[in-house]
Amino acid sequence: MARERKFNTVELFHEAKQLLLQHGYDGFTFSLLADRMEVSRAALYKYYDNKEKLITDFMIYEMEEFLHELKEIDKLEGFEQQFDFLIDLIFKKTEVHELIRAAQHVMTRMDAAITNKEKLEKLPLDMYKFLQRFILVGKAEGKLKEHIPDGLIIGFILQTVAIPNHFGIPKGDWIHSIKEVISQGMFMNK
Amino acid sequence: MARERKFNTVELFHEAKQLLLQHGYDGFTFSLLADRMEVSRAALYKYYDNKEKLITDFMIYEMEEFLHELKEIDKLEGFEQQFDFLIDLIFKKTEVHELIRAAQHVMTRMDAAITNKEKLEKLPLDMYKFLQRFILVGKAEGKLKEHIPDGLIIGFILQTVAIPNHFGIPKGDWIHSIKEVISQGMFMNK
DNA sequence: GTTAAAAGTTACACAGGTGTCACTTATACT
DNA sequence: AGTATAAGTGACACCTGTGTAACTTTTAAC
Repeated sequence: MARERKFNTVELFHEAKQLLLQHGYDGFTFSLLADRMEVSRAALYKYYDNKEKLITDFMIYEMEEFLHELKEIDKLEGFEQQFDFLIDLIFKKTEVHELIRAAQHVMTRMDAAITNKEKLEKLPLDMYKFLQRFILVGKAEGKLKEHIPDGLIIGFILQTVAIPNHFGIPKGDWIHSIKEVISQGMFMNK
Repeated sequence: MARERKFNTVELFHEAKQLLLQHGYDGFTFSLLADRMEVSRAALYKYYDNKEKLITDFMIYEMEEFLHELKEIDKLEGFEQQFDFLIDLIFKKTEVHELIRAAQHVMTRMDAAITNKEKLEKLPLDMYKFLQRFILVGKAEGKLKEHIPDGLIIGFILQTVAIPNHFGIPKGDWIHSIKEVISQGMFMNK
């Protein structure tokens, strides 16, 4: 009985992602998004009460997708394979981590009453918990050093994507070197 | 012949730093800063044409101070000592790196005509060049792996400060573990 | 005490984003 | 063809930050 929609959620999130990565949270506006979607600004308010709701909905969508892909790790046997898979996945989904970082920042100035707050707080924790199982396997198999805190191991791995490749080293070499440094360090063995 | 000033540059930069770290670039406003300084907003415009000028001036000031402290590294003998000094300095000046990251972001949407653009572009490069000498020493002494790109080594070290310590591991332990992972890796030696 | 000059203030116009509401338009079902 | 219903629009009032300009205040030097 209703008129045909001019856009769907997937398209909307796709454009929102571009804009967020380009302009950041504050630079992101409904006008900008509406222009991209070739739709009036007011139309967006039909679906999202405000910018916060739209962006948090989008972030949850992105993180859930990432978590879903991450769970494929269980299909692999042995720690080394899982380690490789994890690093590759992280580099395949570079933006997600920028978004997660941004999310943490958004949280701080977010109303406690906001619907999405709980979900948005829960997702990174889910990810951490899930990765902790992977760390556990690594330590149990005697592959990872027992005395390095789990939080640091996870943080270290996730953080590597953010290292700026100023000198434009080819992606393959770059990731390969990162894997070596994380696993064996940058010092020569004596 | 003139009236006494109500504030000086050092105070101003001190408050600006707080506000920047708390609210980020976009959240930072002249009103906020003026309130903190207990001075009218317009007074700030007497000294800085606009927000961009004020913030870039501040960033340059911070980075120059950091670079100055960094140069103390030359007074130390041997690679290991320099390595320790560097990590400790970075953790002593955590905020500077947040600022440098922010600076990169500011650059992207900055008018090419802005006075400070050149300086702000040059400083991180100076830092990289300076650190590259340190890497060179490490490689020459046979302490650092030759085949790991310099850019990655520097990036790795600088990036570690940004690893979120979600589980609140004591700072001393945290830094100690980071030094171990960077130098020897997180894998067990076979 | 007059005056020059910089410090500081108040008040303004402007720009851009926000959220809302009354309105129009398209479409599927009867 | 008529109509209910959701989709979409244009226009509005509001708020907040920006930058400027005309003004007042303080102070040191003459």
